[in-house]
Amino acid sequence: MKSYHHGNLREALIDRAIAVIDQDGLEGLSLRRIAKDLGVSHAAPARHFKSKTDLLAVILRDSLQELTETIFQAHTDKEAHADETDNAIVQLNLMARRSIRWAIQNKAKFSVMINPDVSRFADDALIESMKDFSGQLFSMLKAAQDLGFREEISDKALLLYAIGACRGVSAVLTDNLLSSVLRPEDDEKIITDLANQIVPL
Amino acid sequence: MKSYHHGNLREALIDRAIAVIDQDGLEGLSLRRIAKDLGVSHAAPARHFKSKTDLLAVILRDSLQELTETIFQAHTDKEAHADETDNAIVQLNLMARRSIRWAIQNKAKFSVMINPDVSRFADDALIESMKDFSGQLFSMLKAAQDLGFREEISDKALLLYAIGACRGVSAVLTDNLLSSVLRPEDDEKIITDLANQIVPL
DNA sequence: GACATATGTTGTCGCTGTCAACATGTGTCG
DNA sequence: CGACACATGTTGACAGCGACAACATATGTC
Repeated sequence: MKSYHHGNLREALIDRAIAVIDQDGLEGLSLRRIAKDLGVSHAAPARHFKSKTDLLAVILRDSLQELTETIFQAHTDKEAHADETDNAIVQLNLMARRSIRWAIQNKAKFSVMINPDVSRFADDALIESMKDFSGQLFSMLKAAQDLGFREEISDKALLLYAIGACRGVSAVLTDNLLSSVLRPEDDEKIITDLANQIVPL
Repeated sequence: MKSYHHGNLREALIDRAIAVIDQDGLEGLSLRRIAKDLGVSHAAPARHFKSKTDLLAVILRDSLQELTETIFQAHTDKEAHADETDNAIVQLNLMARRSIRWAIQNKAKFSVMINPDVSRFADDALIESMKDFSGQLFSMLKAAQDLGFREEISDKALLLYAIGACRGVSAVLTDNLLSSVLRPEDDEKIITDLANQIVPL
């Protein structure tokens, strides 16, 4: 017999929502559907998310956090094994690769992050998270500029370019319409090529 | 007294849909709402679009067509006034600028174009349009590569980069969350700066 | 003028998000 | 230990939605 309380409904709802989005897109997601999937009543999600928009905002926030950690992960990972003295430009190149790879491997989360209907209702906490992310990247970009990386452009414009280029390239690689026309054969190869265009070594 | 037939309902529905999306986003769009706005019954749109998805697919197709014409417009426009012998690289730079400017000035259409829930159901006609667009851009890119533009990358990867970078940069400039953190002061200035990063002169 | 077709209307269905009212479990303090 | 506050889940209701079927009216063609 099942207990009256689920025990971990909030996390379960988030996980299930991401799974549904992965399979059927944002349009295919409904609170009632994931509630039924988890065996709870249709109004149970309301105890954890005050609206569907709120659930998506939480997923966006979590995803942004996860992406931030992925991009700025410690240099001890395998990819940056060789050289502890990697300069800012090399690090930026690795960051670009990690971000694109993360988007490809987390299509659902990425699609939530870039969906205007989600970010449209961004609350203060979300904006703060975005500021943190931008701030960290900004520091790295300025360090790289000191080493000659894209010196000719203002630092603010460079931040826009870096975020935009990685985001757009990831979007093209995960978009159904575009990839039905331009299907790359080898993901890791194209990730490297594209990252090298964004952050030339 | 109003006539029984609207006379131009199909176009009116498209225009109204774009206006609603501009104001309230894709989430705020419903067939019943725009039908009511236009003073017709809730089922009238079904005579012109077999589903909501179909309406959005039409808007996507129209927008792609409009963007294509905007980007590949005749060289006789003011922007390219000076030099009829502009080479492929200069033309690409202008094209990048036009695409970003178009996205900023047509936020609703752009948001439909990049929405995965719309392109997910792309039909053959749409894929064909995308192939045309990609083909034209591909030719231009190869001509530019012959002149030394980003020679080191494969032409297919370059096409991905070009589309991705312009798309992403435009998305960042039109996204609510991002632009609440990074608000550029002068649109035309930032467009030029970003285009120059994507297609250096 | 008759008839086919295009276009718009009305009614209905199941699904959705949201809310209110209620039920049950959990933890805390006497 | 027991009473009570609170967190969490249920049931029922409502309006809005996309979609479909049946019907009504306008338009064009012979």
